[in-house]
Amino acid sequence: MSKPVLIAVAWPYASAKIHVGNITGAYLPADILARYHRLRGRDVLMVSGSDSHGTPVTVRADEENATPEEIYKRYHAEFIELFQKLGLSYDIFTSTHTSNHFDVAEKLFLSLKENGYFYTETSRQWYSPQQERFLPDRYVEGTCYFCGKPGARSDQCDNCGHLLEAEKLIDPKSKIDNSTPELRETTHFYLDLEKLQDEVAAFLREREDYWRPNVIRQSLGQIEQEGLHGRPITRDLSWGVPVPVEGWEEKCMYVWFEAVIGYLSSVIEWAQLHGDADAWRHWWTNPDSEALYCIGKDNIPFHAIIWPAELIGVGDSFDAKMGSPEPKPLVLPYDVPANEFMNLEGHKLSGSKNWAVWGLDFLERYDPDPMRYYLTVNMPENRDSDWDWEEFYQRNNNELVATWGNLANRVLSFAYKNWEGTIPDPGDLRESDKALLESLREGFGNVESLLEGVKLRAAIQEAMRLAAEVNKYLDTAAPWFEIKEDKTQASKTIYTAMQAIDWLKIIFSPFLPHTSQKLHEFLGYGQPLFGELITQEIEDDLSTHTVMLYEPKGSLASGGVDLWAPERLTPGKPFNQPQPLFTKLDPSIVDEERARLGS
RNA sequence: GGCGAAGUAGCUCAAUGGUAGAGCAGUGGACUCAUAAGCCAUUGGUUGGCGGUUCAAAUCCGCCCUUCGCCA
Repeated sequence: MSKPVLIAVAWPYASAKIHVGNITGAYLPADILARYHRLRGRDVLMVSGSDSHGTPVTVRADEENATPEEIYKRYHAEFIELFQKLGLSYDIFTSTHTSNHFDVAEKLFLSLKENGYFYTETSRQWYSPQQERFLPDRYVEGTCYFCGKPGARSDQCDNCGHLLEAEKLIDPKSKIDNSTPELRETTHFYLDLEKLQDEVAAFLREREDYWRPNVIRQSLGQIEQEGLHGRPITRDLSWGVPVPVEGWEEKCMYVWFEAVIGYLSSVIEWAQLHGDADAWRHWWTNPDSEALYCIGKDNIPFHAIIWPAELIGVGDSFDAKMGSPEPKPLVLPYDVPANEFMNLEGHKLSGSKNWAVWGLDFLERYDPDPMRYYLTVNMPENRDSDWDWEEFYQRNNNELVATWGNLANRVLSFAYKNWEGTIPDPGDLRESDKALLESLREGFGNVESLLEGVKLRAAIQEAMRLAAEVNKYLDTAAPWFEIKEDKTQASKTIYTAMQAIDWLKIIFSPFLPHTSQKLHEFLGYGQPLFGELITQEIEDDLSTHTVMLYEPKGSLASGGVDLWAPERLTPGKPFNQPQPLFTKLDPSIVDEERARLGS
């Protein structure tokens, strides 16, 4: 077995559409890393799913007079459609609303409880006597006790920005039926983070030298400055995972506690679906396993502090509950390469103001790889970045089409025309040919170390630089002159250039899988580079749900072989008539797209 | 208010004590295999501001300004 790599991806809330900010923040970097590690022959598992529970889903359900389950399923289906079209190769994309997840969440909850990391506390919260239920903060509105404005939510006033203590709100009303709620006492479980603080701090310090500064400084800074405090992990809600304690059946686990458990439950579900129920341990209890968590910066505290704290607190108890005779602790995150946010045309993204580029809407008009390219070169790795339609248009035409697409097309067209569709036999290569191939060999190493360091922007720029180098080589060698005087010289040049684009195809493939596959086929290869994404309906005790699965069978990147290497192109082999890899965009799209915003 | 991240060429970003660089845009040129793409050359910077440490500062220190996030 090869090195296990777990790519754990943020779970989208099943109550909102996915936009480019979500994609570039977490889902796309995860896919690039997953595909890269697959090419290296590693045992990659990229997992995520819909975060199906929680208040945002119930709020939307109430607004639309639907059940939470209907809401979650609608968004879940849209997520899967988008991910398939964009080529986000989740080994499993499932949901938190499955009996497997309920079971895993219960075991994890009970492990922490038995290990003594919970305590209970009683507080007063708004209760609706009419509806006979407690109301989440965002269901209660009233007058702000700071600025006197009505319409403030009970947890925060949008007018003056103050965070509010719910029970001080003046003249509170339920948003559902405008009735007056009353304060009632309620008891909840709390995760005792103070008890886990020293171990979490030690966990962070071990990773201090290679984590991104924004992630490590913020997390360690919080512990060193303020310390950790207990947080409630249950709520008075009916839509979620019920608390597995006698007398607590009416309450659910708080989503921030429960959703992250999906990283574990999804691997267990994957293992069951692949007929080897114990296989989850390869990623979760194996000390060699490397777990990367791809998330946006809004999620940093949950993944750098709280989830590690849950895992530390669980220890080997979870594995024991799963029936292991020699229980082992769960693997802690190796890295949490959180991205910052992406803005749009200089302003913050906003779903309600339609200030967003929606994933599925974009793919109605454009191909997936141009989006992947622009989102990678512009990924908010170190600071917030900006989606600008003018820049998207420029980069598509000047970089993707002009540098890389045109290179592939000019080489293959010339070769196809002059060598009747077979790869020319170069005989002995000249020094200049060897020099080009040597610098591409170095390129594999350069892109490799950038990808291993999760520097995706720099990695794709290096790939582009290599493409430009091949363009330079072609202009210097000028095969269109050579062929008029001595075709054997031209065959050396064209063979070398074809060899170069065959390698660039591999280097670009984690970033631009669709067009790399196209080029792969033009070059006459039969076996595809990567596997495909399929869906399956699963029925369990709780409900039915759709899972999206990555099926690697039959693809090159599935045999445990390291493909990240310069393989020799076979002279004399037939190849196919090429077509342009990318489409040049008309400048009018800039104004058209800008006109769609904010309406 | 506390903490964190960021401020470098028109734009996007490199460069963590040793002559400030790249890509795009701009300008000039030779070529034509290619989606008029590609190639060569070239213009462009008081590194947000002020002060300090140092033989030497974009880089280290202090204060201030601006943007973003987390927490209170």
